[in-house]
Amino acid sequence: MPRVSRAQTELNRSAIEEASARLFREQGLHGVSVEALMSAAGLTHGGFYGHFASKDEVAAVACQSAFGQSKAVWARRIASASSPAEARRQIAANYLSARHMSSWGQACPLASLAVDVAREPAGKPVRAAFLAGVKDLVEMLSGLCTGRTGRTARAQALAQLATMVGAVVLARATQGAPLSEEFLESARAALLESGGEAS
Amino acid sequence: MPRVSRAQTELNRSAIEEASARLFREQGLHGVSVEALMSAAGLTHGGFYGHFASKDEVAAVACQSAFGQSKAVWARRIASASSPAEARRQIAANYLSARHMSSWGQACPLASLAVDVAREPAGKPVRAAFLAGVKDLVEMLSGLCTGRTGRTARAQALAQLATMVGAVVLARATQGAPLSEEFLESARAALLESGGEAS
DNA sequence: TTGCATATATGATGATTATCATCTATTCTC
DNA sequence: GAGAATAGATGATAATCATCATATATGCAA
Repeated sequence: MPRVSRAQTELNRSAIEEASARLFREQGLHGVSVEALMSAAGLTHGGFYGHFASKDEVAAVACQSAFGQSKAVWARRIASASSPAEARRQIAANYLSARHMSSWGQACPLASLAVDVAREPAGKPVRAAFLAGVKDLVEMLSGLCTGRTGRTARAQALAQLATMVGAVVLARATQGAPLSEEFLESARAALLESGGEAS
Repeated sequence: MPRVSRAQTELNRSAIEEASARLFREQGLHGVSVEALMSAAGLTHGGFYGHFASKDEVAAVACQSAFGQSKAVWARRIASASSPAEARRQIAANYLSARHMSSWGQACPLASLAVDVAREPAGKPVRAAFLAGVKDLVEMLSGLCTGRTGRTARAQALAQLATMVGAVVLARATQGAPLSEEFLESARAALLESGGEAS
């Protein structure tokens, strides 16, 4: 079987990257084996180390890739919205939707990976990738905030992000119970109704 | 060595329970081995199955125990506060403190275990334990909320909980960067200043 | 077309894991 | 105090894991 064309090699690497970005979000950084990553990419486990130096490295790449997807989604919403305030509302509404909550593999890495990343020791490459991703999303959201209630736009964005992430995390942990949808609904109420400037 | 007095057996079980409640929060449900639990409790791995039927079962017990600790802390704050609003402020201020954020093992299980629990399949006992714990904390917090901004007290409590959990989770994931403290600070601003009724 | 470089597959390694069986010494019960 | 029940230690099991060494067959350069 082996030796594949240059183009195919590149495709294979992308497939590993995409599978990792999905599986790590779904099952956690320690819930997926190298074997599982490769098999999800349609390959056998041995070739892995031709593409990445370690599991830690692919975790960082996958994290970056996941943030890239989220940033693209946000950018599309911002571009198509009629105003910054409207874009902010649409981002929040989507984030707090049942669909986003239950779609782990494509969802925001903040809600899927933050706790896993937080448990990783300081030097691990995935931490740097995660930090860069958070910063980008914070920047994007800050640009949409007005800071009406006496807070800065950035502080408002950070608090809104916290509310969104917390609501999704709690809704997922209680999925199956009515409480799950209540978390999403209450966060929507806090962020979308009543002016939208709250937290 | 073996055979230990009844009283000591009970102490041993408690020690396993306490070690589990701490270690699962620190390292995640899949980050701790039975061997590690037992050794943290000062025992060897073999005796484990005399106390618990499975690792899943001890996870549920540990979860319950962790929520018990948190409920006790909240109850103490409520009892000593001068008013419900003041109790709510104190709970939020403590939750969003750097100390609580960086103390995994004693901290609120919502911020430590929610994502791990959410990834567990529906039938696992730890999910039921977690759900019961969330409900209790939601009840406690709802009783302190006023629902001023047109929302119900319960909705206000749910949104506040989401903000607190999200802020701690994000602060932990970015620990070491200035952004970490910014998350806590912004959430404090949203929940404590500006009237406190926000989200 | 020839031959080499190399991407992937196969397989091995040693570590770690959850769980269980058995052994033993001591504590309870009578 | 004697015997039985049992808590916990020792050790085994089979599974899973990350990582690496080697084999192989094919793409690519000449």
